[in-house]
Amino acid sequence: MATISDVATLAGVSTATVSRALNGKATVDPELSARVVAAAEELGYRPNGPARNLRKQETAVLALIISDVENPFFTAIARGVEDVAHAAGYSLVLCNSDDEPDKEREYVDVALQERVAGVLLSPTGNTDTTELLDRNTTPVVAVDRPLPERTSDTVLLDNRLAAEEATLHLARRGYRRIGCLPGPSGILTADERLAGYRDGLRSAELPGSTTLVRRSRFKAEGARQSARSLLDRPDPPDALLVANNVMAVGVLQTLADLGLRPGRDIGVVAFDDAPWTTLLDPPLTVVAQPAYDMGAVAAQLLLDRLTAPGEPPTTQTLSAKLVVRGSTTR
Amino acid sequence: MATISDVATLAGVSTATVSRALNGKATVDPELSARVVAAAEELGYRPNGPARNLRKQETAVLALIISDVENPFFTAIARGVEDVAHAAGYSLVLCNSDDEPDKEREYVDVALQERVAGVLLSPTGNTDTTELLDRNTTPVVAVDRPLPERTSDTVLLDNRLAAEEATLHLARRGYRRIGCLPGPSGILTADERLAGYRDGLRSAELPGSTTLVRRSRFKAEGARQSARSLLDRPDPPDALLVANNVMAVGVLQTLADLGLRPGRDIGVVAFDDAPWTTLLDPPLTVVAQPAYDMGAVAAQLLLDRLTAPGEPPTTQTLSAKLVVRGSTTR
DNA sequence: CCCACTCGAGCAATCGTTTTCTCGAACGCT
DNA sequence: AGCGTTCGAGAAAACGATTGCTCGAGTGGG
Repeated sequence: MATISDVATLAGVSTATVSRALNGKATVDPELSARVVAAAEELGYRPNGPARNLRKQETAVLALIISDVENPFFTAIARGVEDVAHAAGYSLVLCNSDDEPDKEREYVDVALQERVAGVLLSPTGNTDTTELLDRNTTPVVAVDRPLPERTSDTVLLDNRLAAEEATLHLARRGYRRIGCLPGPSGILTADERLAGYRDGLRSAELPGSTTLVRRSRFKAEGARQSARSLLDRPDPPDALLVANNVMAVGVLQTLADLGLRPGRDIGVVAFDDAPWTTLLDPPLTVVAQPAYDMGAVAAQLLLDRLTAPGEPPTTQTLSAKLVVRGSTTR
Repeated sequence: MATISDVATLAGVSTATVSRALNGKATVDPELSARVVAAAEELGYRPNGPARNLRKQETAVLALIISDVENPFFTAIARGVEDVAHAAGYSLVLCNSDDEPDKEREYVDVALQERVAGVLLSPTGNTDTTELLDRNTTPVVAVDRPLPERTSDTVLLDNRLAAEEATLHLARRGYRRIGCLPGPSGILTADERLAGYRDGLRSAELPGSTTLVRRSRFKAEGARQSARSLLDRPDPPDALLVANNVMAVGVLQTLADLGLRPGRDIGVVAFDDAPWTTLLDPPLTVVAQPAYDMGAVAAQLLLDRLTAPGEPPTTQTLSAKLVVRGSTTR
């Protein structure tokens, strides 16, 4: 592959002039500049990124580390991040941690090594990762979940309030034994949703008990098992609050298996407004998270930090919106 | 951030020794090696990726450029690619082209500049892109769609056969006026699905006509309009073959709006076995593409090419599976 | 006892850019 | 005409790693 000196030779100038001409930097004689451009074109010259990055000590790349590429919530975040990053001239590297702390750590490590300009992270809570980030000056923005020590910019959703609203909504619709599948313990979003659920029960003056709560990973399979175990009880719940759309698939499959119709037989609210939720009969009542906006805001926060380091970290908390549909109507 | 010479100074050795010790290369005195490791640990040293890449003239990064991160089909491909790449010690960069030729070209450009080890691409058909790739020696694997000139390794699906089978299935179930929403013209997968649809009509001895075909982008909105325009005809179709799961959402919404029940009122087959397709009532008959496998195979092909360049390019064609469910049962 | 060989570690070159510094020429002003 | 200033382009020094080459010390054999 052609290098800058090949171009320089062909154009009959020095490499410095090539660099300046191609980057439109200082004033270069138009004629020379034209020769350089022609030579670069002829050779199909692409600047060597690593060399440039090494010299400039900076890259125009952001890394986004999310826990599940197959979850529409996270891909929507990714899209929000990408649109903002792209508009600012940054490329986006998307990494999939699968919610595995080791994989997360590994990807953070790669990102730091490659000297990306900044990292957007939806943390698993791995302390190794935070330690790694603490030792470095690369700017980080936490999305959806905070870093254990709140030292970075953070974009969150008010999960607790959202869960409370959803629970209250179920109570107002007359459901009395409301169950909850909040996701794995230790993950803040899950814990907050559980807390909000309890708030909701309290506000509705319903008895709070732990027997109607089942924790599992944020996966369909875990949700299937949880739902099954709740519904097999002698006193099964008459409504379910489900913590994300992937789990919702598992829950709804289980309900279908058991012949339970959402709404009439059992109230269902799930987090995330996936496109297919309106296709169900009855359509699914959801807590719509502004995922795209979360990504866009996070990216903007990161870009701001790149241009103005040293500012104190901020936390932005966005709100979810309850979208009432048929699955909470008897 | 600490450099290799900081480590060398602290350990009291040369940078060469540090490099060798940390990379486990030549035989290094165990005691020195221990000192180096300790020094590196103490300083939190991470090798500078750009510098290393520049010197080694290679990176352990693959780029995957897909046209829609929000389409489960592509994210499943991404997961397949990632699993294989990760196991081989490569990181994966995911880029989203949105099916926009310019964005695709731009991302290919970035990938080439950053000197990634290889590129996996689901091409939009942009000739600029192919020209760019032709001028370079970076290995490329095309996934889902071929590059215009079949010079690269390629992983495809037998779209034509799959579409024919789906069409035949509809015909056997007694649907007589089968419509088709194959996606945009110019994209090979779309064109092949259309061809397969026509094959199917022919095999079923049904009249082929262009009046029951509507082309649109691979988006829900386009599909909504197409479906509406077909169904508003005086002689509407009694079945629809839809080219992907995103479009299927649009079609199913339109059917619901019009009060048409899949299966009974109108047969529906869609490409892609998204998780939610079983939740519908009736559940959706789909053409299940082995997306994960396509990704895994593509990644393997790319890795093979990296280790053994010069082999003639191969094309692997995988098969889809028709999964019959309620939406094609009257 | 000396020579040759091995082994391990450092020196220095190298990768391909960007950017500072230097220098020569040209121009304008007094 | 001479001097100072400006302007543009080249020479060369980084950036931080890897690696071929060199060299010194130690060892074993003749």
